[in-house]
Amino acid sequence: MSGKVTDALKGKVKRATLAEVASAVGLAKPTVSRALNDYPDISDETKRRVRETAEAMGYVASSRARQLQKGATDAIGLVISSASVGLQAAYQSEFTSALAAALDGHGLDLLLHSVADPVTEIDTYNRLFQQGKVDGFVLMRTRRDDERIRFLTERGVPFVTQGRTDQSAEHAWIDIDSQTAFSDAVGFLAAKGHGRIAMIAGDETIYSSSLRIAGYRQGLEKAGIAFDADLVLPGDFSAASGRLGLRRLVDSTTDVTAILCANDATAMGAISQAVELGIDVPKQLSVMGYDGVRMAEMFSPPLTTLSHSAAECGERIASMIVGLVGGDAPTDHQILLPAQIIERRSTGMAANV
Amino acid sequence: MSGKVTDALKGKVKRATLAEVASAVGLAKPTVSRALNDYPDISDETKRRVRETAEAMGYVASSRARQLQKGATDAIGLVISSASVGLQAAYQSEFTSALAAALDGHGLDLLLHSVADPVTEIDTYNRLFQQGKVDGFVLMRTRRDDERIRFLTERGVPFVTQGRTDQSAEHAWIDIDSQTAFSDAVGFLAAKGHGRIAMIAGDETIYSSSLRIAGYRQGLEKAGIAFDADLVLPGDFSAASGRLGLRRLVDSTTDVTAILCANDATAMGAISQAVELGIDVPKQLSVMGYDGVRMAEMFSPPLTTLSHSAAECGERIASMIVGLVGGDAPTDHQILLPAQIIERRSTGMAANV
DNA sequence: CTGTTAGCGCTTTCAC
DNA sequence: GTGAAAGCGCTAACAG
Repeated sequence: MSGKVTDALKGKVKRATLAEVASAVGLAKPTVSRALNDYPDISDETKRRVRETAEAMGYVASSRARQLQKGATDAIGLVISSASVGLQAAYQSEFTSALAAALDGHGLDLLLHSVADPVTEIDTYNRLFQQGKVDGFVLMRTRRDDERIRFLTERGVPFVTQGRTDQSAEHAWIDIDSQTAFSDAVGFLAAKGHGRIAMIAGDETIYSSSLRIAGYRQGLEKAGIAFDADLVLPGDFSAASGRLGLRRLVDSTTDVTAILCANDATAMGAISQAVELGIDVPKQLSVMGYDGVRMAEMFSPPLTTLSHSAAECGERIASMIVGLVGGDAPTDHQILLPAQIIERRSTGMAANV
Repeated sequence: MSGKVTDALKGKVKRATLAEVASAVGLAKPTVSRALNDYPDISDETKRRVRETAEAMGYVASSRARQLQKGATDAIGLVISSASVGLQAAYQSEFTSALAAALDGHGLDLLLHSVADPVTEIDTYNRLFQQGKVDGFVLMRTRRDDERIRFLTERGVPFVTQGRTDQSAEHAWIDIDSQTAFSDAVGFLAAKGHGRIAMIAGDETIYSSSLRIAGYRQGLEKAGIAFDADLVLPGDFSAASGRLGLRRLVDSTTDVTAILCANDATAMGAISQAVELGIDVPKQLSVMGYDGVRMAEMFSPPLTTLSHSAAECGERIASMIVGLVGGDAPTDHQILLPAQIIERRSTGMAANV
């Protein structure tokens, strides 16, 4: 366990400190500090000299010390639930990368935490913030009535949610207009002659799931198709739930010709199950997803989906959180982004039943 | 942009400090500190009292201050290249989550950084460490001759790589024995009567890609099958490269009946392309992947693959990095883990050609 | 323009 | 067992 310690490695690497640079240039610490931070009240000549020696000494300011002094961390926390890994993994991973990149652009770090037990989740948020490890949070997978939001709001902790909640009026959020998207999707399918359109829903506890269903109903209404509760199957954003949903649909001998899925993973699951049962997609059955993950394009058949940009979402969130940490009112940061239909080959004209 | 500032929110949340707790209990700061950290030289009675009031006051030690004092951050950095997002996204995301969870178990945070331009990559590692934001790193996707490794080693920065390199002898690493795995895979396919087995390789710059090819060759030799360079197609771990590879194979009218892919994404791409070309998998063509990503199970047909556990890998890395930061010699931490064949339905007996 | 003095919140000496 | 003093490396506030 302990191992022989190579002396060269054990000793922490010697990092130059402000004081050392200061004495090297023959100036006082604060002067050097201000020169390095480009304060206007330092002569250009001094700045140049200071920068040169600092550079030469390989000096990099300790963010630990700076943080302590400034009271900020320049890090944002993202807490993911390890329970959800692999389910909506594709989207989550695209989003996380985009977010990390975007935050980086604003000089912020992303602190990633994984929590196994949902019960300790709030605790994690609390600890992370109290310890001063992060200046704020980004929340994913918001629930209709989300405890985390109440908790953070009460304490005045800056945060942005990706997804609305019942308390949306009072916090900063960004969301995709999935309701409109699903309504449009139904219209899109109806225009292809589909009259019996099923939906495999997402995890009930996530608010967005209900919005997607609402959009589905709205789309049916617009298209003049009667809503049939039997055509809405439960799901949880996983591919497995897509497979299961499809089987149920087949078993129940409904004359469904198209299925709208809560996300791409579910759609891929549904398609793979359909194919295994000898159902041709899209000839006999059209399937549509949501999210527009990269993988969807490579699926067979390539998935028709409602796409929105994880990159843009990350970018926006980064700006929002910067604003919030800077003191903006949460209500100044609420954005609804559209999704757009990407037609590929998992959907087609309705088969004549 | 600026927004009206709600006063209640602008002011940073008041956090209790050590000094406050101390004066509340009527003891000195150091005493309270030691009590909270369970030092043996503090009376149980005092500890109890201190803990009670600290709890009551909602006191949580500022890790910023503690870090400054102790010289450590308790955070590990993971730098991902935004260029690779979506390619090997599935595995990367599973691994990242697993790592975050495992580090958490050791009281470490994961600092995720995304770098767009590979040129600035080294710079990012340097800055992160110099600034004192992380105590060490985990590196993914190691290259045969990896500049990052030379850089970090020279400076004595603790790090663990996921994957070997040419310099493996001198650094801490964990890796999957992909060579043996691919050799086994060839044996597995040969046993099913396949005599013409192709391979769609991974990104050449990644060391592991060459090991996978070496395993493939080794397997052929064991099975008594002649190696044919035309059957090794270039790829880059993406589904797209799987599609492309398959098309090339079909065009070149080789009589291939089985394809081994560098990873699951490539395999899924190859299968989807095959299906589109009217090739039945597995009846006419067997396809096998590597990694054992969750999604593979839900694919159609479910993917036969070489599986290894991202969770175990994360867990091991976490222990390793803890050891390294504690002063262990890097060479004490080198682990090779096996992969195992998971037979599903993308492979079958060779068709009679 | 630059230097001096303080202090962020904690932990580690070292006395008592 | 507990307290007093010092300092981690930086920046803000005030002098000069």
